[in-house]
Amino acid sequence: MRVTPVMEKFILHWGEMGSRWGVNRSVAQIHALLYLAARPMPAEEISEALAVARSNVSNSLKELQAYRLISVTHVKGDRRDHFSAEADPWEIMLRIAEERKRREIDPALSMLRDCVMEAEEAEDTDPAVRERLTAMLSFLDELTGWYEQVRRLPRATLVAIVRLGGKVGSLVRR
Amino acid sequence: MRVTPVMEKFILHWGEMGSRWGVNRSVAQIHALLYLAARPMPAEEISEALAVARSNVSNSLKELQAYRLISVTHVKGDRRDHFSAEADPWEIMLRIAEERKRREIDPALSMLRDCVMEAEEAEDTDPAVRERLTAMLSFLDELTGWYEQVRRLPRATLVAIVRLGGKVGSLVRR
DNA sequence: CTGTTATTTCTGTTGTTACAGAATTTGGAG
DNA sequence: CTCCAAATTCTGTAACAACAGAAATAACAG
Repeated sequence: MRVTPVMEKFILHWGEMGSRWGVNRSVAQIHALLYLAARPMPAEEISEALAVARSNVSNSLKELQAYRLISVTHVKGDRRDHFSAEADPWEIMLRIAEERKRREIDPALSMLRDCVMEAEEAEDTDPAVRERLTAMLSFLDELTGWYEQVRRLPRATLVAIVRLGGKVGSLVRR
Repeated sequence: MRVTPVMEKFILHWGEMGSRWGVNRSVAQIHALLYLAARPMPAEEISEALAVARSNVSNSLKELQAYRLISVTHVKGDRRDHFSAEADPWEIMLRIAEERKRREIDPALSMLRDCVMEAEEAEDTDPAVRERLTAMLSFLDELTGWYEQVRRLPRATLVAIVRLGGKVGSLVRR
């Protein structure tokens, strides 16, 4: 796969973004490459295209599979695994959201529940502390509840909502 | 400020979360402390409470101010700056979103626009590449457009929408 | 079973970022 | 202007994560 200057620009920036969002650079770069390539690529080829170690590619591919952003395919008469990326940006976003929720929001919620409980038990707890812990818990609870429902809506509905923009406001107010 | 075990638990976890989201640990910890404390604290006291270097606190406070998550107040007869955190979780989330959009999404959008332009000019560009770049650009464009409108809705409307959950789907379909 | 190629795991190195402590600057009081 | 406390900036260090390359394992053909 020949990496053209435009592709390189996109791949490098995507990698940069990744590291600002807590995903490591190689993972994000490989994702970008596969997204653009739009055809299954074997690990070796990815390694060459981006000039990163083969082992690094292997680990990164595993991470991308954990996010369900890429899938493995096979080519007849070729023993190698070929990897291709999810093409739909909506799907990409939702899958990332799903995995991050699982890894970060869920643990945060359970931590908050613990904190609120412990704060109620410990009588010397400052009421302000208790109140703020509870406020944060309710907020996150509410938000994840919303997310759980919205993510299941059909794609077309999701698109329609986004297209509506701020006008949902007036709809809701009725 | 006495940091009780519950507070410590919250602060440490918040710091941990921060680092997974591309915010450094001290910044997130200080934010957590100020959020819980619910009263203005001078930098020195923060430094003691969390056992981090005074200089570190200074830098972190600046970062938190950039996010507009904390504000400076003054106490009569006290030269020191006192810092207090935004209390409303909604506001906290929106301000973080705002700043991250500015720092990361906006540059990504402008990069994508460049890429799409360049891809159109360069005739040897693979059509698949061109198509995927465009798809990603449209998606992000649409999403930020939606965000720009939604963030301006009155808080009550926002809360109402979240409470509705998946039911917005049926509203929209009409 | 054996040899070959693909893939993963392991290990040491490198590079980056967070951070403490020192040095400097700011700013207000007297 | 001088002094002193507060705040910031600077600099070297330490901790950590990313990564390359080597070693090991797995998958398969013949």
